[in-house]
Amino acid sequence: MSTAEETAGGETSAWGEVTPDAARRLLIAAVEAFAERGYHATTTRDIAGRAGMSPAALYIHYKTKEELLHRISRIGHEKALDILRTAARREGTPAERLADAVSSFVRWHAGGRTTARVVQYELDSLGPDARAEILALRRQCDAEVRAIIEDGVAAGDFDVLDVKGTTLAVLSLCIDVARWFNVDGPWTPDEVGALYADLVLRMVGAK
Amino acid sequence: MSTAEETAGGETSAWGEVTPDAARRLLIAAVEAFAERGYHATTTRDIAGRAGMSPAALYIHYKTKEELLHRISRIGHEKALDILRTAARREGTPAERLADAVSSFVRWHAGGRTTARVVQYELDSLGPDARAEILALRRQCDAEVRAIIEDGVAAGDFDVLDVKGTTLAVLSLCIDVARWFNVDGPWTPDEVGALYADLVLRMVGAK
DNA sequence: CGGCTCGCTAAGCGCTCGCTCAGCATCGGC
DNA sequence: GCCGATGCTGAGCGAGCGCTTAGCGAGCCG
Repeated sequence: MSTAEETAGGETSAWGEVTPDAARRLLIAAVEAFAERGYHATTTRDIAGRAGMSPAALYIHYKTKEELLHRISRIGHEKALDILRTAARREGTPAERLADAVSSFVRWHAGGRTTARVVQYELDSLGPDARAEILALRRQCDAEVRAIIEDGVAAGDFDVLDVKGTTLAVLSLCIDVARWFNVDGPWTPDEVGALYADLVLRMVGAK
Repeated sequence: MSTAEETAGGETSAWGEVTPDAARRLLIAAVEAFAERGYHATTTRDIAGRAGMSPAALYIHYKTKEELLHRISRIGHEKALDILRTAARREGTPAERLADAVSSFVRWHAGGRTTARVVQYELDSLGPDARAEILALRRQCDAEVRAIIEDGVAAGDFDVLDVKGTTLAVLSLCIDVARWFNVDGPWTPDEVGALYADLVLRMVGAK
């Protein structure tokens, strides 16, 4: 748990579904290592060492190093999709729902930067089958955001030239937070979330 | 040259400063390989093979594999800085200069996606000294964009809540193009450049 | 034409990688 | 109190890594 604090920010519970305990410790260690050095630069000895185990212990819970990345990526994308879906389907005007989606999505990328980095930037390290599965989740994320923007356009609340392109730009803006956000920097995740919600409302021409 | 077309898009000449010819071929091969598989997943045998040489030939022109990445990163960042500086210092209103900066910066990231990917996403694979040198170039890129936005605010043309944060978001939006842009996708680099210039003018509340 | 330089190759060194396997400690069921 | 299942370790395998070195052939200079 103590090693998980840095990693998961306020979202340690996100890994609660991973059992048994040793498998969860290995997974959290892998998230930290992948985020710090990248998937290919991380060794199985490093992961096992961070989890306080011998290198061989990893292979009791996971078939390969890639399976670890796959599990991390799927759980992370499901969490991201859940965040967007919750915001998209709540009550409120399209502008309120879009602002909610962006600010909570950004808070997740900033606060859980370690996890988000792995989830968003190590996709190409997966094999073809696993990558295809994850890409399907990404398309669902895209669909949720696009639905809000389309609602806003249909209601006359938004003024958008290219719905598809704008949707992509909004998601792109949020995702890139995981690349540059620094815990020791001048902003809290909440502040970045609020700033970005304002910027996105401007991008869609919210009235 | 034929191998360079895919890589550099319309910017093959960007590597013209690298001599002799064998060193340039190795560097272009490295850009392609790093962009496809990432720095750590690329082997020196792969780079040499793409350049039509034996693995040992690499070490006649470069001391280490990391020196290749360092050279690629420095040349790429200098080119990116040049693009932003040219747009920032031309004649015109702040809105015109910002639109020019964003559209040309985005065109570079989309058209030269292979190069841009390496330049923007493999920074952490450099050692501390090389990374520090590159980060200095990045801060200069940031300063150029911020100067345009500050000009617009001072002139009363822009309406911005947080200049520093908005500058970061604008650059972040442009840089992330290198991650998602697909040459076979629905947009040309010019189209993305135009769309993004419009979105950024909305973000700064251009009148 | 002989000899030197320069760009390159074939071979391989030392190392670390992902992963395996035989064996040991622990513990619940009977 | 014994027994098999479970979770883990220590040792190490084969492969592939970054990089080195000895030597070879082409080209220029005298």
